[in-house]
Amino acid sequence: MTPETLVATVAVAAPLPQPLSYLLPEELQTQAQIGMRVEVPLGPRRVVGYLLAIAPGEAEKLKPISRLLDSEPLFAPELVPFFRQVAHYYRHPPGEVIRCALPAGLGEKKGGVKILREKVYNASPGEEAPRGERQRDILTYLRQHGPCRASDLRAHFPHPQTVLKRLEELGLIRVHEEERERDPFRDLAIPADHPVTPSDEQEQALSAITAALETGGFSPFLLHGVTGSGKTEVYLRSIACALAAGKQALVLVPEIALTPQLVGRFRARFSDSAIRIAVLHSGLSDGERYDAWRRIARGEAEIVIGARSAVFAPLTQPGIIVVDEEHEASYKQGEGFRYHARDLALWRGQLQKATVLLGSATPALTTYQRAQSGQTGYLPLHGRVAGRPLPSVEILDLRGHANALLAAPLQEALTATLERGEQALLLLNRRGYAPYLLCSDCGTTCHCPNCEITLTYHLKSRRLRCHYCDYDQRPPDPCPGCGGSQLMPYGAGTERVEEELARLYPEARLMRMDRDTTAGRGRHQQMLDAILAGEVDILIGTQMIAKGHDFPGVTLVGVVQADTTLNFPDFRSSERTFSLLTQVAGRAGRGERPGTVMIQTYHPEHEAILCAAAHDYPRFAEQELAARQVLGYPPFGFLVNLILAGNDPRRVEEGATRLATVLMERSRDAVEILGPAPCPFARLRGKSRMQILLKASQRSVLQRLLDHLPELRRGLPAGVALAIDVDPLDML
DNA sequence: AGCACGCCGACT
DNA sequence: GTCGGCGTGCTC
Repeated sequence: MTPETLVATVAVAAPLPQPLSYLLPEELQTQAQIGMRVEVPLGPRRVVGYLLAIAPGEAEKLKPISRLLDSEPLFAPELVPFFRQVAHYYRHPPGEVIRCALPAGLGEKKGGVKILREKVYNASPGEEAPRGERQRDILTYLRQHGPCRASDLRAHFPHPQTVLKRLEELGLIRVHEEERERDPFRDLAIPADHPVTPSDEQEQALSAITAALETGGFSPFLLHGVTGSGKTEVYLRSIACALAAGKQALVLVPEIALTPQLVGRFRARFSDSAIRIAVLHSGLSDGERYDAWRRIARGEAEIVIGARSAVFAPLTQPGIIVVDEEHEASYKQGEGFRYHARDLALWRGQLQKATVLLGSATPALTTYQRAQSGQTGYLPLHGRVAGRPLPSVEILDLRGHANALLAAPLQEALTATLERGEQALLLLNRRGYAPYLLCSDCGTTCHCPNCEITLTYHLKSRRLRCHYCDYDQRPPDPCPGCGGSQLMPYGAGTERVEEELARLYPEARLMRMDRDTTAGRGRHQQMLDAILAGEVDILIGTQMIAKGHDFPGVTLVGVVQADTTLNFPDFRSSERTFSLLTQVAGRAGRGERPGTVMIQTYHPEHEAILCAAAHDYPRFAEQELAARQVLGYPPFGFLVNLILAGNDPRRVEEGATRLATVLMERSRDAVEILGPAPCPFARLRGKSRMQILLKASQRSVLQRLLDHLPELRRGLPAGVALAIDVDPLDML
């Protein structure tokens, strides 16, 4: 008998809707394993593919696999059905799905891993002083601090390269290169572990979770507790329980760079046992991430902590999957393969029979609804630890105040806070100086040529920038509309608030924290450290200051403009506003002293603002869910957004109209088809964009309609691309 | 996504 | 007469 013919199912890294079949040549049969990368012929070229299955079969007309690219699998066979299900649900090519899931940098066949090196500067012995002021400053700094990396010096001195070069020529400093540290947590001292005695509510939550872990099936829980209610302690104890049963743990966090404290607590709790923690984060180099991935795949890590894409981490037996801050929008990938890591965590838990623990102070309404209906276990934590009271919240109606940037009561509160030597935190969810320039003579505003968005004025750089495509120009002078000189900044961003604070409180130490000031490795952590060390009196920042940090010295929180997130053209704007306000309010009074929150708004009657001010999640949820039910929005209905984009607006519109018509015929009223309409950002990065929103009360109905899409896609005009967003979070 | 196959303008 | 424009269609 001839040796059996083996056929391999391969997901190729190309946008094909289905995996392809290849012949598995005899000489590869002993080596080949599911989960390995392979090189396969595809038309006239050779591409990377992922081995999903090997089975005996008819090999007629099949091309053979060229070669194996791995000596051991990158994922276990158990993950294959997960990948396939996910690819089908999101209507994304399986090869692309797996490419997104695997650590970056594998796709191309580049050779070795680049090792980044960085210069390290050290003062030469001696007391000699150079003549230049900048030279003297840097040298003094180096003498005081010892060896410093280039990035460290750049953080303290603007553009130090030329000065450093001169100092080196003078022989006053020595330079050598070191491999660049890529793990921001590696240097962090492991903090002391403080296992607190669980409160009654924590005990109840834990007994429900441990019971589920013992039973061993899929069981989802929502751990609903305000900031400071001790969710992390529940995570830690639940994980310990899963590990004790010989299983592993997967922990998802919204943004790993913002959570060193959480990682620290995990290290503190598990460092003295034989538990190995792997952290998957964007700060790792391709090589390091690949190594971490392989370690996990080999079963050499018990706990994996990572952001969105870590939901695909190749753990073989996850007993518990924790999704911290499960409501965070960053769990949803906004481009390309638009998956939601929290939803995938639930699926993965289902497939691998794990307990899934979703934690939040302000759960997504979809999650909360599932908990209310009993599909998900509900574990509330009401109180803050140590009985600290929630801050009192005051709503300031901006319509009655002359200074709309900082109304009088907020100014008074800031003064009082500064006098007491305490810290204040101001939130404004808009960076830059002013969101637009407007000519007061002719009404001209400055728009991005690619996106039809007003350009934001940045004071520091004196540039106009588009926050969507990074287009950048000098402010026009004179006004392009009338040739006059009246183009003035309107509206307020964080830079303007900073300027106003400097004017009002010249003695106060200010810090601004937004994407513009935290760019660069380690800047973020340095700023947090400065705040914790009490080196800052007033912190002004965008939403990044609202997330996850514990600032014990902050007793006053001010929201400069609660309306910025409220006016988004999106059914979730209310939910997002409530979440953000609740989160930022939670920053006040986390230390010994009680906190105060002031919310400035033009909508003082808005339910999201009132409920956030009253710390009343259930009331907000009840109102908002009722409104969603009327309109058939999630969780009472399901959405798919179809986005058509192309250079030619007429073709995009024509394609959208035709597509909507055909969808209407195919759906026969089971699916509501809204649009086509221009996307809220009708032009983005030079592309014209239209959307068609599909709405149905059943997921299955929508999915059946989506089955027609490959065929309908072929009918689109040339130059029009169709992107599919299943369960969209926003519709921009 | 690539890459070839396929039918129409300005060049040695 | 060809070289090449990028529209459209397929890749086991």
